[in-house]
Amino acid sequence: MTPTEHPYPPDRRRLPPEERRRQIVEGAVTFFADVGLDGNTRDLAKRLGVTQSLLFNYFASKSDLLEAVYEHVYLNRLSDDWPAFLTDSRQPIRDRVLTFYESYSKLIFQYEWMRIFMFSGLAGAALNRRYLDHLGRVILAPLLAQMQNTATGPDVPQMEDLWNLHGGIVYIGIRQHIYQVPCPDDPTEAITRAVDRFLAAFNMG
Amino acid sequence: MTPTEHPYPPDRRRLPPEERRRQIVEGAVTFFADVGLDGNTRDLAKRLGVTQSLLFNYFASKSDLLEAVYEHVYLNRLSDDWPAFLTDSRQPIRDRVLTFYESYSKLIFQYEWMRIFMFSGLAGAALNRRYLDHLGRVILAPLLAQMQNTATGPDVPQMEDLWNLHGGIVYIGIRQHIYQVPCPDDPTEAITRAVDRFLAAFNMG
DNA sequence: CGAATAGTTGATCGTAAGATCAATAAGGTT
DNA sequence: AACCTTATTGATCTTACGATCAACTATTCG
Repeated sequence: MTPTEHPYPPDRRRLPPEERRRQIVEGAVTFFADVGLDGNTRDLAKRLGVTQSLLFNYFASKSDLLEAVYEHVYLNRLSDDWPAFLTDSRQPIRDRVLTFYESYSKLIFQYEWMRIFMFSGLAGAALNRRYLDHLGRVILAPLLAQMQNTATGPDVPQMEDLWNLHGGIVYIGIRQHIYQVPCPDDPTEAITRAVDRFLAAFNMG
Repeated sequence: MTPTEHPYPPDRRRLPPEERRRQIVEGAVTFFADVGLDGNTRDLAKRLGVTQSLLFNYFASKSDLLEAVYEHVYLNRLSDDWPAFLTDSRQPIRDRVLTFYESYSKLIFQYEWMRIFMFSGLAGAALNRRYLDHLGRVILAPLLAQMQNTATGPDVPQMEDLWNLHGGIVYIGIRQHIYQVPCPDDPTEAITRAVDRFLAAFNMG
């Protein structure tokens, strides 16, 4: 082999800007999820295999880069048709809730999502408040209305009860990715049991 | 008044070491809970109204100071007689669980406790894993054994169910102190309802 | 009151981190 | 193969931060 053709290209330099930018953002997501939002740009550059100064060719400042990281992580955000699905009375409410949390847990029980959400929450970012507000209005509130129609027991669910259901489920992801303690590989069973307990309590089984 | 006697002492300097140390640690607890574990010592000193160099007279390094912060926050740790209380069959299990979570939520639903626990969890501190392991062994496992004896329904609680109950409750504190979104001033009712749902699901009501 | 003790300060050192910019060289074009 | 464009680099500036230490002064004791 000639010295100019590398079978394992040691470092493909000079990428098209779009691609390089994507590579930086994706690397930054994992990096900041690992070390926190004040990880330094030199370590990030080292991990990416580029120079630190290159980062500032694609982002005017570190906080610009962090903006791109947020955007990238929360782009796969809640689909807009969950409200319609959750209030579709043709399906049993149990199926609707289980389908939602099965999908939702797949979405957020990820190292990057969980940790960056927690880091930015602690940093006081408005993002988190907006997100939770949105979740409450778009998911939990419609679900609550449905449940209050469905409930046949003496008691009827309150909004705070739904936050409790939600929190109990999300806590699985917190144990897994924040505290990194042993927890089920697949959260499906735990989620199913939690939902079933909840529905049973209000005679919605 | 003479210039030497200040009616509002502008800055009481030269405290006895013990007292100064306590003052520093207490200030550091709030400070690091606010800004995170890599808040800088100059800002901390400013908040305390002392010089930055003074901090290093009481702690050899910043991480030494953080050790003292951890210790101070987690000193009011779980009492050792919860296991005995939780397994005392003379009281209804509902009362035992409610009493525990009433007390426990008072203990941990505090700005400093919640945030420093989350910060150190994200930093990968062994402290959190040890704490959760301890909680599981000393509180949840005995409780689980009790419940498995008490349950009369077709289904019997699993360890993961207890983590779900626990997580749903802890999530109230997370909403309050990490994300800082609206949530009940007094968590008692939400906790009571969550516990009652849980017990009802296993016919332990 | 004066001296001794020691809590506290201000100046400073070394390094780490964000940011800048002229110089370099990779990849396409002719 | 020579040339041009521009992605990438290496050196560097400035500021911020942890840590050190001699000097200062509040307080105590004789």
